[in-house]
Amino acid sequence: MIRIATFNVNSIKAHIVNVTNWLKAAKPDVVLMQEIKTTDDGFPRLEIEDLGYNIAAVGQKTYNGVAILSKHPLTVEQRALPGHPGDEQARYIEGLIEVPDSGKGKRTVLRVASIYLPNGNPAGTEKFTYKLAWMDRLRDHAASLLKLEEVLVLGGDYNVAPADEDVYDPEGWRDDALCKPETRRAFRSLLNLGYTDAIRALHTQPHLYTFWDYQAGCWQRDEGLRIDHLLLSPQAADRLSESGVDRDPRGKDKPSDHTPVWCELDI
DNA sequence: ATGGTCGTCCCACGA
Repeated sequence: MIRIATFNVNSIKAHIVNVTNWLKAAKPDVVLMQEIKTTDDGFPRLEIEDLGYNIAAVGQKTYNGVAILSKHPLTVEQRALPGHPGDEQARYIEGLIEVPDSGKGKRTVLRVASIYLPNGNPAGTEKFTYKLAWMDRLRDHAASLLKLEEVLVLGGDYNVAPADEDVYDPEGWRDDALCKPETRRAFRSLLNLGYTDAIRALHTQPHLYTFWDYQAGCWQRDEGLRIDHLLLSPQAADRLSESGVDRDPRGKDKPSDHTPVWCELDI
């Protein structure tokens, strides 16, 4: 069994204590991290390596930045989403992980990507155009990855609330870039390639939020959105045993505004 | 309540 989590940490430097406390409690084998908001020189590498993780990161000063943590050997396959040379925004990293089989010493290869999809607000500006173009590129790349027929997890902050049941106030958020029909259609077309949403595969209840704005007591009132997702290839979905949203980190002191989503695969 | 909160970095901007 291998446990994989995605977590938008909203600055790894500002929230390192919260993150390491969560790593110690949840013990994920693989973490797909977003919004590290630093380059390599500022990344608190030792604190995380001390907990037994290998680290691969694509950083950026002030904004964005993604990373993969893995307790098993990790090699980097992509440091950017293909299709836009010269794009400076650090929003994609993809790696291969060698997972030792619980049985006869056989090894399974797991491919993962950490995705920080553009927010896109305000809708109707070049920011929204960039978001939709980025989603087009992601779909193209996700389609080509499926041909490899690997155990594959595309996890991250998608900045997409797939349906009204994923939003505390669907009417109020209707025109937001996270909820616009074009955004939801692009997300569905990604799923329709053959990916499985690890939460929705096992849970039917609405309001499984992963993000709560810092403002206006949103956390206390459970006014959130489900925008962090783990998308599984068929080979990964066949191995899915459990999934969930870990609300604990969001309730601690100095939290990120997101909380981790996790799944377990029988490998 | 012509705002409410964060992180980054020093001035607003992004979320």
